Amino acid sequence: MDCKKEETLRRGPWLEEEDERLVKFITLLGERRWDSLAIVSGLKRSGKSCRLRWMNYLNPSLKRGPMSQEEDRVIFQLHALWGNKWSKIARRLPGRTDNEIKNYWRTHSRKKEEAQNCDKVIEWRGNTGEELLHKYKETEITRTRTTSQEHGFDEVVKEFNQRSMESGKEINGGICGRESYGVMNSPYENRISNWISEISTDQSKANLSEDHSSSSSENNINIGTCWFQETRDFEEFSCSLWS
DNA sequence: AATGGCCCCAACCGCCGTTTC
DNA sequence: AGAAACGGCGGTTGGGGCCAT
Repeated sequence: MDCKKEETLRRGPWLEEEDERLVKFITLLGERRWDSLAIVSGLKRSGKSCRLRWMNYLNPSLKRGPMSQEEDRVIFQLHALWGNKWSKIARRLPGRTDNEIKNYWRTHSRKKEEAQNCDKVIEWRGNTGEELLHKYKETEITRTRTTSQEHGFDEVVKEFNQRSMESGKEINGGICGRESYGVMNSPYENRISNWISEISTDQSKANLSEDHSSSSSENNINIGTCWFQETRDFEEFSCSLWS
């Protein structure tokens, strides 16, 4: 049974049409009950996969483009504070996902580590064994102090917000507009954005034309008709899902 | 132009806590 | 109360793209 189900599930990179379909159904049904949403949408993907695709890529509130210096600093400081708590760190960086931060940290920590090691080699060259041991201990003590005590989270946030204010970036209620970072949208992102706005417009039209005496027939909803033809009693089905 | 190595990141996996029935 | 479903999280992997040779 499960094997048969798994056989039919698609894996690997998402196609543009899959993205489009997913965005449409999330706009209609909301970000919940991912397994059901995956079935209703007709996507041959697991609910988990749908959720991940939305959370890490399609969600319009996501920021694109390279990490800013402020973000970089916050990531490293919070990581020193909390360790690999990527989702926790991500909550402090609006528009960034845990996956993105995790990948970023992995890449850049290696580079920073290498750079630091290089510095140490240069600095320690010419010392005796005793001196090296002493220096190492000193370094470790300083590192522990600066990361865990002096850079508590409140300080980090305060500094981050202050710098953001200075640079004219608005961080209000945890949402930063991508335009505030001067990041241009890719054509694909624009398309996703267009899908969402198209659906929203269509949905409000549909709501207006809908008879409130619950005689809502399929014809009253003219959203993405090509998809609904596949699940003819979609509305009834979706209502039963969320009720 | 071909190729090998490296980097980056999207996607998957497995585990675990929470919610629902 | 307990089983099943769901959702979240951190770790890992695979493939595409870039660059040096």
